[in-house]
This record gives sequence, structure tokens and C-alpha cells, in this order.
Amino acid sequence: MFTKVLVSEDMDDISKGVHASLSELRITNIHQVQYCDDAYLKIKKAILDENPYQLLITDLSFSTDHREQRFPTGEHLVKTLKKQNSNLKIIVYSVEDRLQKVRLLMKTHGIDAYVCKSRRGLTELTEAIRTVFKNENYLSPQVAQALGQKADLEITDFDIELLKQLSNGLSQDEISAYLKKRNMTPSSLSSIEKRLNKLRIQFKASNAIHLVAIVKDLGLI
Amino acid sequence: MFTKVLVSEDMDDISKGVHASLSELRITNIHQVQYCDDAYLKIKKAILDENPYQLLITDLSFSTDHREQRFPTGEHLVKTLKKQNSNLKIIVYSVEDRLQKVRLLMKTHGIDAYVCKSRRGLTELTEAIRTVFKNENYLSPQVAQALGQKADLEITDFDIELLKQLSNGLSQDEISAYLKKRNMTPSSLSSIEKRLNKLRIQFKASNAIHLVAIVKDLGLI
DNA sequence: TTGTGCCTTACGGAATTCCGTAAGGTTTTG
DNA sequence: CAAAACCTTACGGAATTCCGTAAGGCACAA
Repeated sequence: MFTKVLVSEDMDDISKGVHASLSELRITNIHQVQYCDDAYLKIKKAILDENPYQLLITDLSFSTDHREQRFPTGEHLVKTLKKQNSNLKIIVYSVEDRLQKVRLLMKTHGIDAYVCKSRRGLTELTEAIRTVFKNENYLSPQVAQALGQKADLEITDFDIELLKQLSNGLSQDEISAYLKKRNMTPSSLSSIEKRLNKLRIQFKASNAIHLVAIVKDLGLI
Repeated sequence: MFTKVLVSEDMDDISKGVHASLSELRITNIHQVQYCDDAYLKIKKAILDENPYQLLITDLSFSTDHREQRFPTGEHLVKTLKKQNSNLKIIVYSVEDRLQKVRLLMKTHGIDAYVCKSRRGLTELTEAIRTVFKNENYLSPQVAQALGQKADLEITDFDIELLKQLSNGLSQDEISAYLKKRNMTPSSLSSIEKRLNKLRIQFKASNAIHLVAIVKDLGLI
């Protein structure tokens, strides 16, 4: 079994639960951090010390505070880590259950397991750790279909953000300004129009109002 | 207690429940119809026979089928009946819980009681029958405020229809055509604009998209 | 390296929505 | 009855959305 594990999770209580589960697996060398940046530094440091972590368990979303972060989300972190092909295994443990997102993490970023936080979350996490240790991948049942062939609809985080702002009453112009202010890209009015147009086609909506009504019904926002 | 009662309700199971409640009140002369038109005819006939109904319990919405109806809803029925001031008492028993609607039925059309279909619906209906028999009015607790002074927000059926069509993707122009085809008034583009503008102000929405998002969240459509 | 494809951005015109003003008709009120 | 209030409709202009076209940048592959 793994002997040295890092947990990156900003919620104390959850972090404690993960810690307990790890202990039950007889893993004693457990470290925890509350920022992805700290996780990155710790991992790098451990490699330099020639005593690297074997497994990282990380959340995706971290509440933001005053501290400016290089890795604002777990996704940024795992993307960077997996590019530097070390032997580090990564398990993402998050409430997010969009297939699109899970597929991206597994296929593109190459994480080793994805576990949804839910009632059975910790049980599944234990299972995931065992599976990953055997060099296999693990997916929570509710997102197991994520690796299915059909790349169903491509709804990105950006799309969701767009739809949310739209339903909040912002005009496309205002959304553009909003994105620019946050240094998010794309942010041009033209791009926003283009994306919304694509979404309208995808959802067979006849206009923006219809589109918002549809995605609200689907619970997408 | 009442001795002769008519129940107008198109859902079999509910109708059965009402029948049971009436029986418990020792009312034996109970007739049931599934169309408002039938209710009207039966009531008229009974008057001619000099053995009129004393109480009508009616739903508001009736599923439409091929048969063309003079009274498509319970509202049409009670409106007509109450205009012909007979001694007939009327209790409306419906899922509708919009205060505006209840107020209209009570104040303008002059029904004697309004009971909301809900978990306690039948209990309240029994209570309503007893109360109405004493020549008093009855209102389900959840809509009891309907008679309160403040004529809060005026959301009419027309508004709801407008919002529904809007969320279905019709443009204002198309809604206008839609209304004209159904001989509903108002139907001009100008009127539709005006109404939607009023709704936007009422709900503090910054545009039509926002408006639809808000009323969907409120469950109004 | 060059070509191909994809993405972001810009631009322009048509369609639609937004908003104020106003005329004509009906209902309410004094 | 007449004034006031309200409703429906029309119109015009500004703002926004909708939609096609096109240029420039970047990544991937031949």
C-alpha cells in the first residue's frame, strides 16, 4: 500500500474524514494542505528530498481568500503535475459530477481516479485508493459512464458561466466586460455571441430566452 | 346539513375522495360530473324540477379533450352561476394557490369557499362545507391572506401565459400572432411589450431573459 | 516548414427588444 | 353627464441580439 500521501482539501471536516479513511488503510505518513499552491510546493520539495509522495488526493474547488494563488483550482494543479510525468498517482475527490468534466480530467489530464463526494464518498475513496495502488483507474459509479465512447454534448465550464450570467440578467456586452475584468478568455462580445449561438443550436433553442429556460429545466444552472 | 350536492371534477380518484368525505357528513344525495358544461346543465335541470342543488364543489382546471365546451374551466362556470343569484353555494377545490386568483374568485365572483388541494385538502374541504352551511366563507389556511387588504402583486393568467410562451422560445411578435389566432385579447405587439415591461419592473428583472429565469425559479411557470 | 483546422476577435446589417409618447376607446367615479 | 383612470394599440428611435463573413493567431500534423 502507499506509504506517503498528500491530501489537498480546504474543508476541515472533509479533510478529517479522508484522514480517517487513510488511517484505516494503515497509511501513516499523511500530510494535508489547504491550498493547491502549498500542495505543489510540498510535492516538489519531497522530490528534491528524494522522498516523494506516491499519491495525491485533491479537491477541485477551493474557496478563494486574499492570498493570490498560482493554482486556483485542483484542476490547474493536476494538469501541471501530470504533465511532469512523475510517478505520482492522483485521485480527484470532488462534488462535481458533470461527465464532461470527469472525462477531461481522466482522458486529457490523466488522473488515476475520480471519486464523487456523496453519502458513499469515503467508501468509494477507499476503494479508489486500493484500485489505484494496483495501477488501475477508478471512477465513482455515478460518473462511470464518463469514459463511455459517446462524447455526448460538450458543455464547458465557460458555457455554464455564460449561461449563469445570462440568467442573472447581464447583457452580452456586460458579460464581455465582466469576463475582461476577471481576465478570463475569451471575453469579446463576438466570442460570446458565437458560444451562445452554438449552445442555442445544441439545445435547439430559438433564442436566448428559450435557451436559458431549457438549461434551467435541465438543472444545468 | 346540505342534502343535495353536485361535484364537478374530472379526476376520478379525487372525485372519489370528495365523495367519501361527503358521505361522512351524512350527505347522501351526491352527483358527480366530469365537465363543467354537464354541471351547468344538471344545475339548471334541477332548478326546473324544483329540486335544486344546494352546493356545488368544483375544480378549476379540466383537461381538455375533443368535446367543445361552453365552460372550459371552473372559473367560467362559477362566474356564470353566481351571476344568476340563486341560493346555490359554491366551493372551489383546486390546486391553484395564487392569491390573486383566489381573491378574484371570492371577491368578484362571490364563491363561498376556496380549498386548496393538498395533503390536508379533504379535511379542509369538510371544514369548508360545514362553514359554508352556516352561511360563512371559508379559505384554506395557505391562501387565507388572499382577502387581506394589500392587493400585492397582480399576476394575471394572461401574464402567466405570456411568460410561458416567452420561455417556450416565441418572440414577442410570434406571441402576438399566437394570441390573435386564439382570439385572445390583448394581442398587439405593443400590449405584449407593455405587459412584459410591467413584469420586468415588478420582478426587478433587467431584461426578458432575467425575467424568465426569475419566474422559473419562483415556480410561477 | 507549411498547410490545415480551430479559436478569438472584428465588423456590418437585419431582426428583435426596449422605452417613451400618444391617440382612441371603455370603465369608473364624482 | 363629464372628468378621470385605465386599457389597447400604434409609432419611432435607441439598444441589443442575431447571423454571416473574414482576418489573425496558435497548435498539430504531414
